[in-house]
Amino acid sequence: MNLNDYLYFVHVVEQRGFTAAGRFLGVPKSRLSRHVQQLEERLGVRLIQRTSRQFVVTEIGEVFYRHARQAIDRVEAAEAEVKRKTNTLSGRVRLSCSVGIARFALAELIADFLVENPKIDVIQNVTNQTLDLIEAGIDIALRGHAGPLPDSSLIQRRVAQTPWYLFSGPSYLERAGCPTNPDELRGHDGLKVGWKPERGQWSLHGPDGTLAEIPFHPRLSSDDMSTLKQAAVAGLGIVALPGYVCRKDIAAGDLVRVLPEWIAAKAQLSMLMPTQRGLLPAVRAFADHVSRELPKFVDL
Amino acid sequence: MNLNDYLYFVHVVEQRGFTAAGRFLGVPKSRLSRHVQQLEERLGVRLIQRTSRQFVVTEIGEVFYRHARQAIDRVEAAEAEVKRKTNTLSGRVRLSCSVGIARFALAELIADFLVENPKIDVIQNVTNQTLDLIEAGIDIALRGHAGPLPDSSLIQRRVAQTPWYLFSGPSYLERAGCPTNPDELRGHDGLKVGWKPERGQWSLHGPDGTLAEIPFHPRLSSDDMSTLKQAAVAGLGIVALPGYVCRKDIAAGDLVRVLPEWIAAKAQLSMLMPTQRGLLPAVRAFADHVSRELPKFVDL
DNA sequence: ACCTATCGTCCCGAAAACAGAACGATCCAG
DNA sequence: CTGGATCGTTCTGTTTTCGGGACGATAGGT
Repeated sequence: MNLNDYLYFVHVVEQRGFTAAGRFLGVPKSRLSRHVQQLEERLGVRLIQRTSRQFVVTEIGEVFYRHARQAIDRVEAAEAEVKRKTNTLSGRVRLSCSVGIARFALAELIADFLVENPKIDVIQNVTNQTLDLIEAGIDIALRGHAGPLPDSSLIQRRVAQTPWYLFSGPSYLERAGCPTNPDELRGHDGLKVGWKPERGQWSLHGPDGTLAEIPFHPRLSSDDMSTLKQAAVAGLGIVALPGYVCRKDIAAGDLVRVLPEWIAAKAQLSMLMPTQRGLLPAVRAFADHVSRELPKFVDL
Repeated sequence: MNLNDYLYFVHVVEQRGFTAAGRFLGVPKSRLSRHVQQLEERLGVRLIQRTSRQFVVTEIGEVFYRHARQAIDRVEAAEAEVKRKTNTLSGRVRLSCSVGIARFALAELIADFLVENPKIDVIQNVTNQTLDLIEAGIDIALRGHAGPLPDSSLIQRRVAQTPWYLFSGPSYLERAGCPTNPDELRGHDGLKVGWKPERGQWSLHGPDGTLAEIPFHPRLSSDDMSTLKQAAVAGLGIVALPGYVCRKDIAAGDLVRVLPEWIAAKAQLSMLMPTQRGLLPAVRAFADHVSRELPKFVDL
């Protein structure tokens, strides 16, 4: 079954001739002739009674034409629908990210995007687990990570550097003393990211490339950065967190940096997408928006 | 625009995979892969999110699928409609013939055919003019002729020999005398086929191949054989007519043959059809019926 | 009656689509 | 953890389709 026969037949009938249809479609008439011939041969029936000077659609040809025209109508509707959806900046963007990114980096940014693009809706899935983008139908995922990402079949775009720093509430430092070098961190109370029951350790990168590893006792372990931050504000100890998480608290004076010359981790934020080819404009617009705007929100 | 992409895409979606669709359609999966790829490329959008282990139709892919499925439905409806019409002995047969043939050769034959084929309708166009079969949408034309037919683009099938004979009403022969050889025809009153104002002439073929040409004065010229025959029955003269036209009158004794050994013209009846390939079964059935039955009606 | 314009079809070297195997990725069983 | 099974894609030689011109037929103008 060759469906192109339908397209050509319909236009040959409508233009009342092979030459006219060829001009209309921009294809050589020999192609039209061949396709109509093999359509007739396959159906075993004459659809157009034609000589070089006559052109009459047979009775059964008329019947077939009406069906074929409807089929072509549907095809054209399908094309138009896709074109409409891909040309206009509208549709849904499905987004996945962690709790911390959602709360401290993305929230305002998403609001801006929605204002700028009134016809685009955003569906956000917030989870700290890494999930299968394709299976879950996710258009864009934002993930923080220290090393390189393993996932190979996805498009990766690095969005921003998100270094981790040591933070503490002012009250804690007043009580326990403010360290001025890594060694003085020993014995301090710590708050640890991650729920696994392992001992804590700070790996600090110094200004001149030195690395200092300081073990600490975790008073609180949680994979919710917000909870850890709140504990730090309450003066319960020292915590290593991405800078952007604590930006507002630093500005408000609720937190202060401990050992400001030292970096607790060199991490980054990456954007993951299933494919880059055939990406809907809405998704592309959101990705561009994130790439452009997000770095502004992750500086301390 | 390649419509085959639609067919393949629809089945890939419905079978949830290229391999399954390939099995279903009986085509190699490489073909399906290529077609879906170029469909996506042409539309500029990803329709199926797929890896070797995953198969998820995108949102826009779903939309496109619904349209595409409807298009394929129409195509399948068109195929089924044609198949139904070509497999069953039904439909319309458009027939063209002369007045004489309609009245003296076909009438009974058409009735038989309609009884035998209850689902076939016959549309008869009776005219003594030769018309354009294709332009008029005629399926079958029956024409009497003496020489070869000129029309080249039509299928010709010789159906029967229809020799012309000389006839006269018994009353005329009693009054004017019955000729026993062509020479004795001279001076007899004649009735002439054709309305052109030309002098009449009988061209008689003898039993041993001799040819005798006898001029006559046409008391009546008409292109309606029925009128001429009636005039002959009324004893107005001698007329040359196809044998089948006078069959019943001979049997009834209303006419008698003049010079029974001599033939007034060697004519034949031919069937003309626009094409033989892609002929509807109904038309083919009628053609066969005519070929089989008509010779029985043209013998004297 | 001839000439020209135009029609659909046919022909043939060029180009595209094809089939089938190989491939890399992935999942599952043991 | 490993070997086999299965998925979609890619590669390569072969088959099919294509494009443009030639061709025969025909209608209308001259």
